[in-house]
Amino acid sequence: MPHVGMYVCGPTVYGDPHLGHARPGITFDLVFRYLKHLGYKVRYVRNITDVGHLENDADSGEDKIAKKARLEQIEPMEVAQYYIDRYQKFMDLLNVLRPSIEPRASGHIMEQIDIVKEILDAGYAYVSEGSVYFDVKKYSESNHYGILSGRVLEDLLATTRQLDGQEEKRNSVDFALWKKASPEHIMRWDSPWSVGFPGWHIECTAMSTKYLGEQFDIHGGGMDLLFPHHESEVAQAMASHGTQPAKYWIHNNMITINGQKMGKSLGNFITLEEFFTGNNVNLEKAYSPMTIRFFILQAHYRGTLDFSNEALQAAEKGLKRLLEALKTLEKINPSAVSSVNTTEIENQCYDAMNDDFNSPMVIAQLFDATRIINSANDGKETLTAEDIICLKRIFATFLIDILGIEDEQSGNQLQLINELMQMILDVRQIAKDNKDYATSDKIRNALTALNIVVKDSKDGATWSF
RNA sequence: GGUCUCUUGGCCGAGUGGCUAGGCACCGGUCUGCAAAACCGUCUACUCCGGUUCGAAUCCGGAAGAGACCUCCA
Repeated sequence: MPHVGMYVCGPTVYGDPHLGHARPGITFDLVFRYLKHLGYKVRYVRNITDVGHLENDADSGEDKIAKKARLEQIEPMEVAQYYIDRYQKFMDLLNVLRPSIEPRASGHIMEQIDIVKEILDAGYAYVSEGSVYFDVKKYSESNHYGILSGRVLEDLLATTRQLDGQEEKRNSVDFALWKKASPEHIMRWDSPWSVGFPGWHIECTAMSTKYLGEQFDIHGGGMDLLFPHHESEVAQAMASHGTQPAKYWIHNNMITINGQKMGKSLGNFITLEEFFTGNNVNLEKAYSPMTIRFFILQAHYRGTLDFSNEALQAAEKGLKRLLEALKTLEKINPSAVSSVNTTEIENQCYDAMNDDFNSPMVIAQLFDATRIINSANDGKETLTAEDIICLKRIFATFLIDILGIEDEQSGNQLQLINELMQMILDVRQIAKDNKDYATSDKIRNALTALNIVVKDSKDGATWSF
């Protein structure tokens, strides 16, 4: 069985996961699921950054997690663990499969120090005041720093901002491989150069190399990580072992709100918990995890995706329609002749996935299948037994397995609710039989207030919510 | 300021030279005591100006607008 190694930059665990985190989570879950479906054995590594990110100048280079910890008077690892748990909880709710390995940066300090040593030995880094910096200018003499993001060194040197602490560096573009800890910095480790902490970019080089080797198949992450993070990973890999780290880079685009990137720094993000509870001024209502998942998959991962209540509600209704069709399919009796071409739909689904994981195209095919199913249920199309098997296979494979959609109404409570509802509807039917519409309407209105929809038909009433 | 990207119908969003996705909303129909829901159908767009071509949303040039990165960020 062919193997695939995939490394994706995971979250920095100093805040609650927001909609922005859902996108790479779901995007690379789609890749993971599809590659597995095709028969690849995938080792999917998604790191957790629990050390090393520097704050901006206002925080004097203090580690984000350490800062939060001092404010809250608890251990930094306690903060990290709290947000790791939160992250995993919400990814689970979004039906994002757990990666094969979820390494933490704090657990790989030795590996990071080793790579820094290698880069120093190769002559592409220098020690300054107990910190180690990557020498971008030296590296650029024999390599292209900017190969991934399309940058040119001269431009970078001309445009990089001047920040505090730059005087330790030979050039403003040089980035830290190891940082000496200031006295108040409580996350610290011993190293040959100082008691300190690793730079941001080195953790991914260390952990991807450890678990996937010097070169692996796919490296993923958000588009905002392209520069400088991934560019620097390339440089670190080239400087330490002379190879490009990844054969393919996949970057998911951003989610925007009012046309602007939804992000921590802009303060315009909505957390996943807020989506699920509806507890945010920008939300008209709560949205379920599957609505969020479907909303994200309805756009191609490379494009920006604009958040709005209208778009979320459109996704919610559309998804409901697909799931209803799946139930309708169970009720359809096969015909001798077929009036539709279901294998064509199946082929189109594979074509779409093979064309750079084009999930919106897959979804469009599923809606075509839905129209066929509903028409067949209406007697306007005919399906053979083979057609029905094929349609079931399409939904099971693409909607459930690959897009990772699950029917949220299939909980334990549902059985009880069903029985209660049946009783209520029986009572209402009696009232209707007696032409007591005041009573039947009272029941229906009360249910409507609970967001339960009653559907009257010739064969009696059904309900849904 | 530098580098890059984008601009599709009321909204969201595929599509990269001809065969004019899809969803939501609207509207029409079926169903119904009424209504809602559900289902079916309809609605034919590609920022603007030039150019290439038999033919352009799609390629080339220009303009306008928006965004991303250059600093932590998914």
